[in-house]
Amino acid sequence: MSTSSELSRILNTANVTMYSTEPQPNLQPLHISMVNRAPQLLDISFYGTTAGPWNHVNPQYWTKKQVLEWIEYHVEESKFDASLLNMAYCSMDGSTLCHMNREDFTMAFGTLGERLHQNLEMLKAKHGHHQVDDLTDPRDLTETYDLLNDFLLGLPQSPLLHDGQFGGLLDTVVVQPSPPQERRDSDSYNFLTAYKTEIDNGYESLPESLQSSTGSFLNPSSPESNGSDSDPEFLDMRYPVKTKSFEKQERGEQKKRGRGRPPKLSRGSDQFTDSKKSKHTPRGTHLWEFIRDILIHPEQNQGLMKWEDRRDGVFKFLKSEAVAQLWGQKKKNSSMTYEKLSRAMRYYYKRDILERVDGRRLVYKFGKNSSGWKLEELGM
DNA sequence: ACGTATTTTCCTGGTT
DNA sequence: GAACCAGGAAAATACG
Repeated sequence: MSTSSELSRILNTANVTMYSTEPQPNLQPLHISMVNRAPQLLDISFYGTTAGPWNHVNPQYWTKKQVLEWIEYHVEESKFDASLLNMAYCSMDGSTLCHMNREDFTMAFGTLGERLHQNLEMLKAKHGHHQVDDLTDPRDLTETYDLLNDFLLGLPQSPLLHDGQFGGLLDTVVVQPSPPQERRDSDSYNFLTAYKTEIDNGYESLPESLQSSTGSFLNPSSPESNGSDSDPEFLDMRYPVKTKSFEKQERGEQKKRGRGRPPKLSRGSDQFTDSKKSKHTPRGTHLWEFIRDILIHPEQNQGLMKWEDRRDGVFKFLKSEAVAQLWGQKKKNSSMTYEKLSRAMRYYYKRDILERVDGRRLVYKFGKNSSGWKLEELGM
């Protein structure tokens, strides 16, 4: 009990610190509650004494969470006194970590530094440590990875989690009908507000018409279709912060929109988005890269997509609408659908970023102008 | 300010 | 009939 719980406490604190660095006063309770909701992900007990998923990922691509898990693992293994850890050094991502030399490690982690350094070097070698510059911006990769992580963390606790069963988790997930444009200005966590397990909300009996053809992931209705009612109660009991953006929703009025992307809503209306935006999206966050990043994190994508032919770059959408929602979240566009996402995918054929795969639904193939997905490129 | 690249949105029509 | 697929058209947005 002692070491593990102490560690969990410390690392939990680190998590809270880590995710509340953004000036988002209204959102802080949300972040904290998220961490509290799924602490198992960071608990030693969750992984036992074996290495976590980070073990299978090139350290260069580790998220902050994975770095933390990695440190946690070594603290436990070496019976290092966790209270000596300087948490300031526990919130870097893999890319930053990989730029540290031996001295940096000793400075940052004291006597644990040597061990961490050695292990990291070993892992780098194991994963054929590439200069990521020849792939894409690692920040995008970790960003997508984080998105997937948040996707999981955002799921309310369910017995499945306690059983340590991640597989099939998404099968219990419900997407609420797509909200109207007003939500465009909401923060990046709005995706999470759209999810809830059946177990949690008793939504087992939603109309079958909403079922995706490929699984039990429920479709959000398209913006035009005015799908079945969302339940405002369930939306907000967990994320009260979101209430504002949702309460304005008036279903029922179905006005036709013009072609093209709708104009952005009032610039100054959302300080959070704006401040975030000012950094502006780094290059490389293209759709195909986003898709690729989901695919190369199979341990994290939880059945959203899968490789049909890993070597040839043939892949398939398993939860098409879920991926679209995730893409929408990334682009701060809550009305993204697979229909629209797939249109963008089809534009890639012309540019040889994707190749056509005839006759197979939801199946695509990376083309010669895509990169970063091949095993060799990933040092595997 | 303008042009380009990359979506996003909408739509019609075809296929599974 | 629902879910996809194909692409044209037009508009939005980021970026140089």
